[in-house]
Amino acid sequence: MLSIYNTLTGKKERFESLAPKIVKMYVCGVTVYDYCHIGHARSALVFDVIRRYLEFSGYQVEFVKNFTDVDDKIIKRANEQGVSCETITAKFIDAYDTDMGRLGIKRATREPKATEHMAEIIELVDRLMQKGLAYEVAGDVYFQVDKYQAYGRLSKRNLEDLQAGARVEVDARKRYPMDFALWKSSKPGEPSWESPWGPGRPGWHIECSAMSIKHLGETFDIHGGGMDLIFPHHENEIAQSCGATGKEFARYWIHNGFVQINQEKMSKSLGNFFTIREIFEKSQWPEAETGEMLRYFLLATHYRGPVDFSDQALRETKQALDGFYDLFNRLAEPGQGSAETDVELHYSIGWFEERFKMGMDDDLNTPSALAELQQLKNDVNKLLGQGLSTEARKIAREEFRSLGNILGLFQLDAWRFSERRAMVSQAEFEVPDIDVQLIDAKLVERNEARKQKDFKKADEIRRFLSSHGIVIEDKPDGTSRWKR
RNA sequence: GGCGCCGUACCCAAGUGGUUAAGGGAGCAGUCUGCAAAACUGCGAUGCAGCGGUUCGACCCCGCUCGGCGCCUCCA
Repeated sequence: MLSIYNTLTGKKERFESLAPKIVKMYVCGVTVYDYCHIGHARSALVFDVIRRYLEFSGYQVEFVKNFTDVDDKIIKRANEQGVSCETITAKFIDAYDTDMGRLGIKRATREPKATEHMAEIIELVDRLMQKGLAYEVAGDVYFQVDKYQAYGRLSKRNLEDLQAGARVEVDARKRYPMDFALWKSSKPGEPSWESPWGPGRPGWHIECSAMSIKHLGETFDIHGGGMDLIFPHHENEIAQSCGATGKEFARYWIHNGFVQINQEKMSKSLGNFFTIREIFEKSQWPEAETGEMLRYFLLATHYRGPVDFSDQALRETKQALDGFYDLFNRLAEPGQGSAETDVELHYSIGWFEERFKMGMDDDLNTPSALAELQQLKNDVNKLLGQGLSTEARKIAREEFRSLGNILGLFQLDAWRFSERRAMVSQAEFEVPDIDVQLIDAKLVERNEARKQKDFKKADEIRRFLSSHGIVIEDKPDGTSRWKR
């Protein structure tokens, strides 16, 4: 039974879906005017894991993640580059799909775009006008916050506090300083749509209300995004949505913490952010391995806390993952077992699953779940030392694959290992392209030499393979396995 | 000014009002090995920023102090 921290109530709550066995969740995607950074990756990943875990727990998940493709920043970017907004948005939606795909983020069941929901947006604004919660000034429409009683409920602030801390000049046309735009009249050259208030475009928050209501209904289960969206974005969404429908909007509000660099939030002004593609490009590891490293790294910290990104952290993550794939390699080899080890394996797996779920159920404690995975790895390693049958090995590997899948880990059949204590100097190291047949032939040759006690030759061969990035591990039976 | 977060071993990071404070990385010692690698075993916080308080008992609750950070403007 999943418990999850609800920003709305400030407490961990037992999760209960509105409809049995169906979860409807909406997550704020991105405004598509630039490449995504690791912060976006974390957010996408957290909700990807929530979705996977809910599915694992037997729910059908209707998962909507939007693209905001009409916005000031997009217009600005388009003008800077002298291209249309569509050029910009198409480019970065495509980039989003590529980047998130490399991280193994599953596609949402629906990925709506704001520009494709103008009718719904206008209708929603109109409803707010008719209810007297919004007003028009020269083609702009504002939501009047003091007409909505519960304003500030999500972010735990009141209008007075907000006003006192306002750092921005108040638009004189607003009736109340905190009023926010639902509809903006368009200036020449800007994208615009016909509306009862003249040609214009939607304000920032209204598109999420319109799209979530359209695709999930007026009341749904989960709404999520980064912590920075709590105010004003989600606060405003609640005001608009509840104001228009008179019903409860989302029931559980989930927010992930930031990715930081040296204890500070990543931001463009500090210039301390990393884009996802930058990390993949700079990585010395293949794409699949890099993606899994990033996932593991991000999931090794609880989703609500801050996580500090660094090269060192990523290196440590690689070492941790190597341990799993090392085990998987050995599990892929045939072996002899006993009734006792088979039984112990089942016992260990059973215990593990319980602990794993316990962690995940406790507000998605992925660090704890990973620790349990590590524990299982240790158990299986010990059993392997005692002897495990081929069948038992398959079962063990499958366990890692199936539960790992909830975190999007351990799905790979091949894995590039870190270089261990190098047998050769950097200068001797050659491009690690050597074909498998040659490796196997060299291993046979080497083991023949070992049998003859010609260790000089054996070491030469190892040295040769090592220079091609191949690491040899000798098995007790006189044969060897290798890995890159 | 308002709201809020963080401070656990060399590094990362869970966790609990009371048995041995998870796990990973690094390190050291050992087993195994021709040598390695991998794996396994052992070592490693007498303490959970500091000081008070509540309590039979606190790292975990409360208060204060110190240090770091976030939001209140666009932001995952």
